[in-house]
Amino acid sequence: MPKETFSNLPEAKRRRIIDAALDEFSADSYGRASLTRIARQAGIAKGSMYQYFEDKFALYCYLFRLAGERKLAFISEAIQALGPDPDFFAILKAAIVGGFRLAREDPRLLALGNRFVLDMDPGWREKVMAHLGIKGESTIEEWAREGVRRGEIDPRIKPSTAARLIWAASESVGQELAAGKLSPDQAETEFTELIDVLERGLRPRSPKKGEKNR
Amino acid sequence: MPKETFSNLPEAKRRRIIDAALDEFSADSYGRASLTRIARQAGIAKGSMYQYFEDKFALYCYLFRLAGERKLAFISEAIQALGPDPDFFAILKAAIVGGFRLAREDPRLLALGNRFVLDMDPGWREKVMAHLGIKGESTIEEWAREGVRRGEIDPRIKPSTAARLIWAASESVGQELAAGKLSPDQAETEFTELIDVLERGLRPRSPKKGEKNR
Amino acid sequence: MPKETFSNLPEAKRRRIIDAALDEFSADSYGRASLTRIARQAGIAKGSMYQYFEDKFALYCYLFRLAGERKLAFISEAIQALGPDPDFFAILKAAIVGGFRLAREDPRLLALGNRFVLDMDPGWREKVMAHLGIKGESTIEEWAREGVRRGEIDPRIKPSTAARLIWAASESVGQELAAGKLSPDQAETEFTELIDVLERGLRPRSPKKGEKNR
Amino acid sequence: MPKETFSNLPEAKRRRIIDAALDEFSADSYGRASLTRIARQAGIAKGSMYQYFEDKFALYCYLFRLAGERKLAFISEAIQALGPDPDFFAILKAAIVGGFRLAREDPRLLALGNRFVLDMDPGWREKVMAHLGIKGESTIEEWAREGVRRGEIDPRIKPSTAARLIWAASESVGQELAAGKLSPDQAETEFTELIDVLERGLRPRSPKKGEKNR
DNA sequence: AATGAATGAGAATTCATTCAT
DNA sequence: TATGAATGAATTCTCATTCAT
Repeated sequence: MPKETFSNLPEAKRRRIIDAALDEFSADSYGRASLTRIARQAGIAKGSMYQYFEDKFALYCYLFRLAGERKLAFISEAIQALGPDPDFFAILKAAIVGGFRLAREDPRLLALGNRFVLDMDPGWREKVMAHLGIKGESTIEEWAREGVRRGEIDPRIKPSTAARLIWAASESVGQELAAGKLSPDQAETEFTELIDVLERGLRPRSPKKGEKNR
Repeated sequence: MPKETFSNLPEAKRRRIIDAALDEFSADSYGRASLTRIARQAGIAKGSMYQYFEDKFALYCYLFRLAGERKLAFISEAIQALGPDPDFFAILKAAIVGGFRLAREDPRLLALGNRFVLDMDPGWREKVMAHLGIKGESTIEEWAREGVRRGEIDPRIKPSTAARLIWAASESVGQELAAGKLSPDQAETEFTELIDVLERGLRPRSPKKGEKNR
Repeated sequence: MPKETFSNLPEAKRRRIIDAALDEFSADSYGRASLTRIARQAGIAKGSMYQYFEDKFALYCYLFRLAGERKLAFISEAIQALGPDPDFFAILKAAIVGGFRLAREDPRLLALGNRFVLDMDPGWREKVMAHLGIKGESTIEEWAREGVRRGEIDPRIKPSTAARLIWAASESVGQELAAGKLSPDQAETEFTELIDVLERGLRPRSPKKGEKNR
Repeated sequence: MPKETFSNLPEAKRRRIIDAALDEFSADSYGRASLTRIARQAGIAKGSMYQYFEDKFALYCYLFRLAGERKLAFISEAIQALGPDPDFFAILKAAIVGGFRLAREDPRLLALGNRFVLDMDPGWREKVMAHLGIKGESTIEEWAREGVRRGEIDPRIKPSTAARLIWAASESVGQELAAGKLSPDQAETEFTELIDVLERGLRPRSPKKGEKNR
């Protein structure tokens, strides 16, 4: 999404721009974020921004993808760290709680993601998602499908239902984390409690001797 | 919240204004909604808006309260229709699914409420909430506390945890309903599936003969 | 300047209007004073103002004349109270200090007069003055001419010069009185000191035997 | 006070803007002066004004300081031209009459200063004065104190009284000069007559042998 | 490639005045 | 005569974007 010129920029300058933009976009809604302020804070000419990015929107998308990539990195790392053949709920906890750790690296990245859900034109949201090929709930749904197959989730529950619940729970805590109402540690605890309840709801009932469901 | 002038307006005109404002505020964030556009669409002079409402904020509050009242009406009705002494989960389903019915009357009313939850200007939400004296998640938490007392919810689960889960699930479906991605019927079905899982997770395990939980 | 309708108004209502208008015009510049606010505070319909006065300007003129008349009354009274055949400086002190007493009756009247000098379009000022046939410096000039004739003022000094000095001194103190920086008593003291110096400057030098000035 | 952009402007354009602004601010009160009008008259885009100045207030301050600096230059020059060790009244005449010469350069500069003295929004004057670090009457008072010390002013007269009289006289003539009712030459003559009278009032009575004052 | 000045549309809001009832 | 709703022009200020250098 950035133009080639941006890639050719000296690292330091590129960093300054990203930093300034992160500050601005994470602090205020997309609509109220101001390119003027970003340029000023980054110490470059306002006009130069248009040398690097098509327009405000393109800059935003770039940051958003950046945030996504970092988050994904955290999540992947957390999942890698699991033992072999982890069960569905273990993956989940690892992934989401791992994602929360992004807040420790740079809260603005998390905030950016949350702002996105929040104040983007409903239409734009999809435009961006499409534009970036982003996952989210759907990944969880895949995991859930796998979980059912392995007997870790009650087969009568649709994977999409499981995914929605988990996603919603994660968003709920994530919002408060990004808003600073919860510390990363608190968020982790909070989410664990949620997932425990969900686990009770999603796991098949003890398949003890010859039990028939329903 | 509106000035007296607004109440004295001929029904048709008032309707036009409310309609235009709903269109604007439900389609876009508060920040980007434009009084100018609203006035134009309603076919009245820009200045007249200020005869009816103190300012942009007052207009927004009026609509928001409107939406809240209608939603509450639906919810109340749904709860009234329950038999005597309904259990926690019955109340929940009734209330939330009842609330979804607002979308049948006017999807924009629902959308307005959802936008609100989304808009997260620091302190802004509180400002509106305060201005209107409104509840939300906290009501569910009270219900949950009562549910625990009655033995309908596992006592080891914090009411706030239960409330958060339910609220998150409801928001998740509500968002899609408001966005028109789900029909009211689909939303109802969808939410029922979610709540069923949650119920399994929240209810105490059958306290039948000498069973031990976990 | 007011329309007939205004004169026909019940005393109480008329009073309310004058009061509200005085509040507004004395508190803020003519430009920023708002008919809307005046009408609201007086408890009458905004449109009614136009039944009583041609427009904002006419209302202002009416108040201004009112203030002038009250001030004149104080001045006249003060002059009447002088013994017979008073000397020029006695008249002056009486008149101006008398004028200051207006502040005791209603500071807003004094403030109105001062605002007038202050923020009226240069052009308007004369328009109003003409419109009302007002005196001021010119009256003092007449007194000064008389003072010269009687030998109370050095004949080499032009009456206009004397008048300008006195007027300027009076305005200087009057401004601060109206602004509330000086109490009526302080203003009186302050002005007395000024006039004493002026007296020394204006009176003929002691006409002792055969003296030649300069 | 202006932004850098303004300084970088081609002289001609800068001149056009200053000119337009001077016209506007010298002709009308700060409140009624309109940036829109200024921009239009200067032939630049409305938005450009904000490239040059923070806001309306900053523009005003800039002009005001300009006027002040020019005036000070004239005054200084006039004072320099005095012989060594000039007496109080010589300084005064030089200073004030010197200040009047500003009107020859640009009457609007003088008018601007006078408008300022007139505008009396509560606290507004202080705001500007503070913003610019400016003196005024107080300088004269200092001179007067010095004059007393040197025996050029009757010690029974308070310096503040002397200052007020002189300031008032100067303002009186200055106003008419700025309004164009007096030519610079007339103003000079006029003020000289005033100051002569004041001198007679302020100077100690000839301290010749055994004389008794009053 | 970089600059930064210029632009003009658009935002919220205010207000004197008119006019139909 | 009294009302008060309606109007529209005016206000200050912001911003993304363009363009000449």
